[in-house]
Amino acid sequence: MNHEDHQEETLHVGSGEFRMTKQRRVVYDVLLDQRDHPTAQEVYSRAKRRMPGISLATVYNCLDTMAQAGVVKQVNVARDATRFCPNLRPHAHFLCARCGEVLDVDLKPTADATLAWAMPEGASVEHLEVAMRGLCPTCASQPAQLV
Amino acid sequence: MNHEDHQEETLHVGSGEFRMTKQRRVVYDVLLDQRDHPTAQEVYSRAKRRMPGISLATVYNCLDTMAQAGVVKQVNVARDATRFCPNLRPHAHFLCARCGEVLDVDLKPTADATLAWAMPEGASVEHLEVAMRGLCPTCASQPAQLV
DNA sequence: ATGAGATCAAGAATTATTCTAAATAAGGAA
DNA sequence: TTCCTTATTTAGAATAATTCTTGATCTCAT
Ligand SMILES: [Mn+2]
Ligand SMILES: [Mn+2]
Ligand SMILES: [Zn+2]
Ligand SMILES: [Zn+2]
Repeated sequence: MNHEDHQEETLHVGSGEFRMTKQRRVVYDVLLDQRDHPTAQEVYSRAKRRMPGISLATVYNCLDTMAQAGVVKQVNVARDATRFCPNLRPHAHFLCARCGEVLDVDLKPTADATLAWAMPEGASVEHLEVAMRGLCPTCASQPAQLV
Repeated sequence: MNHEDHQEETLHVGSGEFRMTKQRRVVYDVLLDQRDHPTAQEVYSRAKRRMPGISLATVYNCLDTMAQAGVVKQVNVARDATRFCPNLRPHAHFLCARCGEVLDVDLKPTADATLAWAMPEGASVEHLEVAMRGLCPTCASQPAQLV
């Protein structure tokens, strides 16, 4: 008794498959628990609280593995460091110029995001990434910049 | 006679203004002459052919100045180096996964690119950047990967 | 011509990310 | 179990894009 359970589940998700190791579990939970689109560095900070020995390289590896497998999404907003997101619905990202928050913006139920664009005839779109910048509802309702 | 004309025009465009110096002229012409969304490094290579003494730092400075002034646009596609584009119309960018070409995709005349998205109530969008990945018309019509 | 401020140039510094190589852990077969 | 093969983790070096620093040079208006 008291033998540790070293059984790891193998997940088959999206395109790839991967083993859900302890480190990957921690990294994934970090993303699930606070959905604010952290960078790899930020994920590393949070992961260390749960697993002090985890390394930054491993965090990068885990994020990359899960991105490959389609379990998390990489989010590129402007030139900043890549952010990560466990929201698998088709969605865009909104960066608030004032408070820095990154919000998910869902695709409307029946909408087609490419419809507004004059796609070249014969092109096939595999992937679409939309980044918006502006003022989030909270900041937009604020009086003015007191700074 | 034979006195060089050192008069520089001051351009007022978009948000800012700036002097059109020799270096900035060269950098801008590079963008106008080949509209393939080159990176800063690529702009530097091309600029050196016209002005051998120009420095990479200056190319970065020029691109930044003109981007600030709104004369050129910075284009972020995936994690690659920033690309630059003198097309001021509202447009998206399409990266061909096969040949690497970056194409402009115009916004349809009356279309609103945010329409497909369920924007949070009260948010104001100042800026929107759309990056698409897929196969360009040429590559899409190709038989199959012979590699 | 002169002085203030803008611009340029060279190289150092920064930062995110990837790579390398060695140690460790996991899963399967015997 | 024990042994073997392979996947994963780790620390640190390497890379690459970009920014910063500093001094030289240029421009424009006196
Ligand atoms: Mn998201
Ligand atoms: Mn363009
Ligand atoms: Zn905000
Ligand atoms: Zn192509």
